[in-house]
Amino acid sequence: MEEKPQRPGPKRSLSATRIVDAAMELFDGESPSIRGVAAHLGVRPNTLYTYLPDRAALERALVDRLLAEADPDLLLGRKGWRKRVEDYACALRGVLLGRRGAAALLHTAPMDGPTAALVGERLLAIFVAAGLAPDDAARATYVVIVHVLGSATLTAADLNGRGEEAVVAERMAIQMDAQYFPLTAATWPVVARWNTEDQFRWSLQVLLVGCAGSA
Amino acid sequence: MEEKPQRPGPKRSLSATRIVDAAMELFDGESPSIRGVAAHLGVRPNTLYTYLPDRAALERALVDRLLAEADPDLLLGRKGWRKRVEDYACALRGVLLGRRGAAALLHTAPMDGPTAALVGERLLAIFVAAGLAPDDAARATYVVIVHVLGSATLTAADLNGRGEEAVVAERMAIQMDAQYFPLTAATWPVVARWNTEDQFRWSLQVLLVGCAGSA
DNA sequence: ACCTGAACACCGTTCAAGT
DNA sequence: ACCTGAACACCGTTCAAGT
Repeated sequence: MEEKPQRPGPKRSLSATRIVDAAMELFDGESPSIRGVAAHLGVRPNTLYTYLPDRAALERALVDRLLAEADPDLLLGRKGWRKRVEDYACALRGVLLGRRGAAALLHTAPMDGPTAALVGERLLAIFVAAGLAPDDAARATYVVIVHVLGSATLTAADLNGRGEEAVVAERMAIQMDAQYFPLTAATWPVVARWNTEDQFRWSLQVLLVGCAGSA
Repeated sequence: MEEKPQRPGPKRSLSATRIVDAAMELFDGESPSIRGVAAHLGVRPNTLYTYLPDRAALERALVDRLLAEADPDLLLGRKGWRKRVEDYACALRGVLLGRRGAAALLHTAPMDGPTAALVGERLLAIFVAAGLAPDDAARATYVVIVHVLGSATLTAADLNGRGEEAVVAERMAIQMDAQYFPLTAATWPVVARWNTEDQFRWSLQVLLVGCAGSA
């Protein structure tokens, strides 16, 4: 587990990048703690303050890593524009659900990193190419971002580390009172699947159609 | 600040309700802590465990209170269906932005309380009355919920206790590099207003149109 | 320049004890 | 039945000190 140090130097050679690397492996439901990351690196907690001003800085770096890991290049290429948005959105959803606590992190701090800017610009370009006026493209971009992050966070809270089908099964077992909640009871097979990937894709289609209709 | 005790009895007469009451006044950026609520009630932290199993239970109770405070009756009445959805959505947004840390809380635990069920049922009824098939109404309901919670949480993180216009002004001062991010730079007056109520209303309209189009 | 020891002011939670 | 004291295992962060 220990890398061979490249140069003799001090015991370990730390850096902000290596700290964020370590933190990326420590999602377990909470976002990685300063003390947890330090322990993982075999170092005292306060050591990290040589490289990071505070915990918020660590979290902002993690947000950017997560956005990048979903591969913003999926927004490029010559597939249809809806398909490209859907591909990146699903990839990001996958990344956020794959690391417990990651989704909540995206809602914690403003996304002002370089990858966020890149993703925003590419979504804008897609909507402009699709025929939206630039200002409407900007608004549409926000709608997509909100939906992806919002649904990923709700879904992550619901999954809580379990598999999608386990959660659906659990929800299907719930009996809604058909007297007080007739429609909820009647549509329960759909409601029980709210936090699934097919609902996610359905929502995205609706969003994109709605946005395109504003052209 | 101290209420006169109604009956002599013990020093204070606590209850889950009174604990949640107290917690509702303690939103300050984090969701209220067990220790903070106990201090506010003039009691030791572990006292609360007589009434609540754990912190998660406190948070679930708070979620339900917040949903109720936005007044689900706004979803009833004889206004147009889009208007009713928009009214409740804006009211909920207001409640969540009015208490710092409230928005993030809604994303923390699954919303399984009575008010959540009531809001869900009424949204379903609205979409069915608007002509959607029940299953599509269920999916549309989820789209609306995700959007309201998602945008409120992003906005709350951005506001961080400040006023809407202060944030817009701050963002307007940012200079995006027009070479790398031409569309972002060109639409900055809109992007800077992403977390405002007018963007919120625009998004909702797009959503509802998209959902209605799926009828 | 880089890391640590010790401390401070916090958390949620448990358990045995008091009244 | 209701509340507390004391403790446990955690947090983020600061600051003076060591190498």
